[in-house]
Amino acid sequence: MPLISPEEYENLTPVQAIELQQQLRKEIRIEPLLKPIQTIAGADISFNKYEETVYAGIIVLSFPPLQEVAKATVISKTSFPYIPGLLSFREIPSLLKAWGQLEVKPDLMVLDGQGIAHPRRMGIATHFGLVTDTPAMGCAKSLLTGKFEALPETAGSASLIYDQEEVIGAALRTKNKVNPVFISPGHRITLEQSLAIIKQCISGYRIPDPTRKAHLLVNLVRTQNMGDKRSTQLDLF
DNA sequence: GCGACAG
DNA sequence: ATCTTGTCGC
Repeated sequence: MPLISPEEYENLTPVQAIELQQQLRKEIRIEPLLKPIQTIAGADISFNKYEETVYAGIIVLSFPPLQEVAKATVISKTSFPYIPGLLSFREIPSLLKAWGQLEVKPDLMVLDGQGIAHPRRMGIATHFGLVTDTPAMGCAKSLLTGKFEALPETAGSASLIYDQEEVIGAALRTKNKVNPVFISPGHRITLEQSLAIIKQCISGYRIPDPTRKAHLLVNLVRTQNMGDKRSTQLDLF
């Protein structure tokens, strides 16, 4: 609904960003997926510390096979700093550019961060799902807000994340004796469906395939780009 | 006032 | 998030 151009996100102040989150919050729809998904995508950002250049990427996989079917990467700039609770304002602009270049739009997006497991229920997955009107869920490596009961050490076990009395997500052990990942629905999907689907995306690593492949993709683009710059600079001498 | 705090 | 080598454990 909020048709804001990628550039406009950059100029928001933290206070304005929070106001936008409170406005967007009214549009969140945590409801069942309408149909079984055939494709699932991972999205991530990579960057060098202290630099404004960000490398964003989205990779679409077939589901359940998890074979790559499409991908898009973009190199852009960000001036919005990382502020806990406002991550989406830093990462969404570049992700939207990659989204626009995607030849195949996925049935479900998996973002590296929270969905509704957020102080204002507006994690990056929820925000992205809303602005693209696409089912989206969050898969984070650490918790932003909420509490959960300790869960068994065995892979597959999960424990609900609560904010007071409200269930906002689940901690999921994807591998034996390894820290859990934090799953939460973002938009147009339920927590139960998010969990069921992400469990089918685990292939031996802590991080589920969509997010893991997206992370590898953007890191590759970043390091390759670093190598290019270095060689062109050296060529000047 | 103090602690917590996605990437 | 990124910078980094080896190292402890399944």
